[in-house]
Amino acid sequence: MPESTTIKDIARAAQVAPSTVSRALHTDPRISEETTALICRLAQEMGYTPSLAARHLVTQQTNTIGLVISCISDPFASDVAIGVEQAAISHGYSVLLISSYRDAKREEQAVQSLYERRTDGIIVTGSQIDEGYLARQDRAPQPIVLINCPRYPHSISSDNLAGARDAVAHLVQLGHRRIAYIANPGSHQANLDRATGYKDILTHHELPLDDDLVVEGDGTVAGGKQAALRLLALARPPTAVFCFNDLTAIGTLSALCETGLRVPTDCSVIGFDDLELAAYSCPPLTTVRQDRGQLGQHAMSMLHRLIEGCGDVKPEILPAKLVVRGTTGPAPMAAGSRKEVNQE
Amino acid sequence: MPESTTIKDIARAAQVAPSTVSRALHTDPRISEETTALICRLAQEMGYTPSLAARHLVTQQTNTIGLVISCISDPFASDVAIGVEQAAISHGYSVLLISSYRDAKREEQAVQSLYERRTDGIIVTGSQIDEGYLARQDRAPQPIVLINCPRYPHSISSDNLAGARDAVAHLVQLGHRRIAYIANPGSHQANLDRATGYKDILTHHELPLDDDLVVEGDGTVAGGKQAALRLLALARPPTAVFCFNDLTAIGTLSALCETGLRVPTDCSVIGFDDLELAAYSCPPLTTVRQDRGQLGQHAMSMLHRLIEGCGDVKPEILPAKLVVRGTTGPAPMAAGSRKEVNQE
DNA sequence: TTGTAGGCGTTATCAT
DNA sequence: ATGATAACGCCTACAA
Repeated sequence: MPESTTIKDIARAAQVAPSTVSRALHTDPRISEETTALICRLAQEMGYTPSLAARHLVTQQTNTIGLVISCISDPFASDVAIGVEQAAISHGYSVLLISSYRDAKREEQAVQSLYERRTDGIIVTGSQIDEGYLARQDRAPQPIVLINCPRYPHSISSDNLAGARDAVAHLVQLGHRRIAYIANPGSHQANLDRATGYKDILTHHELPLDDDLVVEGDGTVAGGKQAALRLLALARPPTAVFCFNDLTAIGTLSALCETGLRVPTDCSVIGFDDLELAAYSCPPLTTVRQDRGQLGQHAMSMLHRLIEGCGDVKPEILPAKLVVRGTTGPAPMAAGSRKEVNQE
Repeated sequence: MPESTTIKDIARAAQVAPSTVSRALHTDPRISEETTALICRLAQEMGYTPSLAARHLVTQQTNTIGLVISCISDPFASDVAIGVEQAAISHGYSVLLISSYRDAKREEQAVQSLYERRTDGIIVTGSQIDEGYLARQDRAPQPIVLINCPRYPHSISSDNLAGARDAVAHLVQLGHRRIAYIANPGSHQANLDRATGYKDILTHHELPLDDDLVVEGDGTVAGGKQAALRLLALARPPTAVFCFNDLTAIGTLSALCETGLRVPTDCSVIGFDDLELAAYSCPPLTTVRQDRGQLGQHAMSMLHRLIEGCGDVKPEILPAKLVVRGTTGPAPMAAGSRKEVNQE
């Protein structure tokens, strides 16, 4: 590969000093119109591309922030990333994206790599480390903002608790008494909160907490389907399923479809996220919307404040809103026992 | 933000020269065990993090490649990205990801930014510029690999033509005679090839090319649904729809569901991509699989060869394979007019 | 085994 | 209006 041209090359060609080239390229008013024009033309012709590394070395800033997401193919994460990027651009930053694949070690590596690149700040979503960042907070020069880790001082989260409560309350109001929950493994606050919301509402309505009705998915469609199939194999299957997220819910829909059960006639389903996809399932998915773009944007502007030195940031919680569509309906009449579920 | 510690700081603390620190940190065998140990310990304690920028400046390589994708939330692109990253890691590279949002200007900016970062090479998928990269190929130091732009010398593509042909042939064999195509706008080779494959098969079977049966989506679920609704509003609607991609197909399924049509009894649907989601629609989607991970991995290893200076790379084409699932079935008996098409 | 010195491409602070 | 020069953090001959 041919060497990149540098300001020195241009300087030589233009018969001026490198510093003059640097100034001209930054349209420094002190440089004469003509020299500036000449230099810009030469830069163009010679295919000059500034080296950010060299520039960064002297300016001590990269105008770049790092974003660590669980997995690029996770629709939740990617929507957050879009929000982050939008806000980043408007604040004059570029964003470096790295996937952690929900693996603590890879997450550490990702953050380390971002440190080495001297990004001005870092945003992490779907962290496996969470409050672990507290420890390195002081010695690390770059501020970190966490998404969905409300106990971290610099964080921005969805109101998972309220969202889950609303979802389950909606099912209770429809007359459901055997409501299952397909959970996500791990002890993320989001997982915890949604599970808590589920239990809260059941106990509030004095419904029994049946352990059989809480199963674990893995946040994917495949995992959701498997979990749902386990639920449907129960002696007394649920009449409604609250899912950790929309992907899980779509898997559940698939399981129901395969089992020959009608939605919502035989079984109601409710998700969490309100992915774009959610509106296009058959029937359209009832779910809890969290504005992922907002999550990302707020994270970015919090980070910006941190970078600028405004130290007075507090954890933020964004609302989550129930969106009722077609997958939730009245609880089926519990005929004598059960099992004549699929008429027709 | 506190200053980062440098090798000089460590050198001072360890009472040695900076170069010794540098060598110790790289576990240079020439440095004594004890000094190395001391220095590593100090580096640890002082929270030393090497500056990649400074290192890059002298080594002239970043061990980083740039990946420009259409949009991070596009499942096709993100799966390609995962493949790229896997291969990148195994070759010792990090990857910098930037979205172009299918906008030529943003794509230019993305590539420019990658140039400025001096990434060792660049991969672009969903390019709006395509062969335009030929022009800058010589003057740019970094090699570029394009995905799905088979006319570019350094490219790797799916066999869109064969895939589309197989899909439509499958429908013809099922007895369909009014087969619609929901296309993607723009003149990408992938779009062109799939449209050509569609027409090829129709003409090969002497079926009329009805302009009404070719409508444009936009590659999203929403766009697919709208396009499908237009198709269904036709005086003589199709009995089968071949969709540009799976997202479009899912939108089509939604449209069909909403219109009260049964799949595949009343109308068959076939997608392209075989996203993970495809297997979980109701019914599961018949589609054409292209291995997106492979696409990414091959792109990365081609780029690696280019970086290493092996100049003898040729465009590669990866196979696309029809996956028959539940959304395709025999053409419905056309009451009145034509029929008896489906033997078997 | 370790120290010295030069340079990577840029910007910034002095001069001129 | 422009030129010299130092410095950013690191690596790497070359010396010692």
